[in-house]
Amino acid sequence: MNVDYLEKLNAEQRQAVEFGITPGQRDVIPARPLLVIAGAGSGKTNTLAHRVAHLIVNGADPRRILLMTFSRRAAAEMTRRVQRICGEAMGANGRIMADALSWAGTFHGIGAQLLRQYADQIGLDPNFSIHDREDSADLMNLVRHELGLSKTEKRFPLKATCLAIYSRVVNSEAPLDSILHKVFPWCAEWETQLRTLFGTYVEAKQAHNVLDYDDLLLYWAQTIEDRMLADDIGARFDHVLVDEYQDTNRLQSSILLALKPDGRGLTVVGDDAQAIYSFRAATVRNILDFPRAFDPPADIVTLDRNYRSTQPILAAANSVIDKALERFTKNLWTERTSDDKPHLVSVRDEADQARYIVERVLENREAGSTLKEQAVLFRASDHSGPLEIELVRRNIPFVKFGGLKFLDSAHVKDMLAMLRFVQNPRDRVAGFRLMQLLPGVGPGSAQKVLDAMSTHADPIAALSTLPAPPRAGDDWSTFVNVLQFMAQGKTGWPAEIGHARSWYAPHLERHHEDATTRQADLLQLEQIASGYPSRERFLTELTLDPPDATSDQSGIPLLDEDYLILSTIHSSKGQEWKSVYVLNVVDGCIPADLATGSTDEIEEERRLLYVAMTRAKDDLHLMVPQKFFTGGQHAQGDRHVYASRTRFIPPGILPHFSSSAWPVVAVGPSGRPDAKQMRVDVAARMRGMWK
DNA sequence: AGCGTCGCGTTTTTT
DNA sequence: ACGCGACGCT
Repeated sequence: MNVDYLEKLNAEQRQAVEFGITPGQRDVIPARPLLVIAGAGSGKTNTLAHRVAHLIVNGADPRRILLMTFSRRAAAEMTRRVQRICGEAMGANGRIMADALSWAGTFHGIGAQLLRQYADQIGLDPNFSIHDREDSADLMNLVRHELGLSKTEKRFPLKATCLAIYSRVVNSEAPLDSILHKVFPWCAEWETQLRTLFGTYVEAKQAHNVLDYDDLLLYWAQTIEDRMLADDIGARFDHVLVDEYQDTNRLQSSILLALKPDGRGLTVVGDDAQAIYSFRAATVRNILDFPRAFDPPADIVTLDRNYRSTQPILAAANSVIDKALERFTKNLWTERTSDDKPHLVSVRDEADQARYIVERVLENREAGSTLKEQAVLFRASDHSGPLEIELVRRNIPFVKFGGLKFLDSAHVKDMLAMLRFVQNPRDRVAGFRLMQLLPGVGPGSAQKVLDAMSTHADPIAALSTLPAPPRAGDDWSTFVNVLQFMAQGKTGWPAEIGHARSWYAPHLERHHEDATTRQADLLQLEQIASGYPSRERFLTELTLDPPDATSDQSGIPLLDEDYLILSTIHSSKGQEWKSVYVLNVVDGCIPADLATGSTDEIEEERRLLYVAMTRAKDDLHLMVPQKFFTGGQHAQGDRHVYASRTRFIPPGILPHFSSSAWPVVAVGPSGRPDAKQMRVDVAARMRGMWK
């Protein structure tokens, strides 16, 4: 056995990797739980991957290891590394062992997998479909209408808000009224109606045989409240490891503790300074209270040596997080010296901000670093608008993470609804959406058909015997034929998508001006689909792991292409780049205007800035535009605010930054500013004359 | 019942 | 810019 891989770790990492594992003793389950506090860039992923590999090398059965991460991407990365390490240590055998690491994924993904297996035992139809947020909101809306809540005197909360409240209650395991008062005070007056709405929503989901994201956790949690099932599921896994524990919520920690009540074989990893998901009901209490949830309490290993950033970048990041009101992790340190402090760049407006970044990016590329080694981070996905324009103009390819997704576009959702409806004809949201694509079919007749269908054991077969909507004409029988053809599975997967697409084509033409570009998206979807073994797998995996990037070209660019990364700070978690630019480091943006209600919210915004700063390896630029458009809402009329540097960088910590203004005003021979540099927005002034 | 048009209001971040 | 509901016409 070759355990050289341990030599590359530092003392603390090694302690975390070897905890509870005695060399020479095969397949031992560590008796005590372990908490690893791992600061940004401290080799957290690597350490966790090594621990998993070390378990396998020491005889643990990989099929009995449960590894839960924050995203599917993180799970894939972790699995890849475990395979590499096992391969090094055990040769081909190691790779085979690591391949058997089948329980690696997100809480939601693992939940879905388990629920399909245990469906029969908990009275669930294993063919259930999973609704993404949009679908869930649509169902919420349907119920909202049914209950007459759409025509109240004063406006009732919108579907998305209703769903957000519901989700928050479920995930935080808190009562509705306290969530309303703390998080959604402007909806508090609707408590009674909301309670009714949520009750009906739950009944609807069950009648339609669908689960939403929250249900994947909730059903799992409920399942293991049964002692027998809990023991059964718990006994499947000898080792349970959880990454990014600071961003889990109450419901997730309940699941974890029910799974391993005594903490045997349990490892969690996280960093309270990087908790940024409280809007999803994540609570930093999970990580803080973890040690004392067990008797004797869990051991703690702290990783505070940073291998990512230069010392000046860390010093600046530490100075930002030092001002946090409450904090448990120590400051990070590094041996990577540099004379280059992070840049705090003051620019006139967002257009200049974009120009500055493009110039630096191109400069870096000239100097030999690729576009992929550079990233632009921002608070909200629409903040990158002006930059995207500049990038397209200068012909710089980019890929954007976060924000609007491929799957959110109407035509893609239509196609998916078709597949979903065939898979699960009780999925009313899918059916409702589909039928209304046909001319002459609106909400009324769609409802009627769906009602009639729901009384039949085989709803799709029954369609040909049911009365057609009065004004649908031939389109109706075509629709029914395609549905039945697909449901009988004669064409098989993935060929059936072709059928669905040719059925859909004329409707696409009718509904959208830009049908040609949308057709291209559908071909892309077909491409993606052909990579999955079955319709069911395709639908499940796509909802649980939507392609999270969009680019200026349609579709995701080829892997060998070079492109700049644009990402929300949230989506940048766990990643690193050589150069990082952070947009709009101004009050009103970080912290966001909407997030300054409570100190907790403000503290989270501070951590958000900290996360953004600690993504950078060599080179960090924080952009401070003087004028910042409060875009989106009041897009027409150029309403803007005169912004000031974020409150998280008060004067006291300015020495950690190198401050500058851009563009540098060139001084002509007369000693007066060069006229060319005096850019006056004449157009804005002319418009201003009439305001 | 379906569908087009008008006017109003809009709490980021995501599995 | 968009989603949503109201309203009025076919």
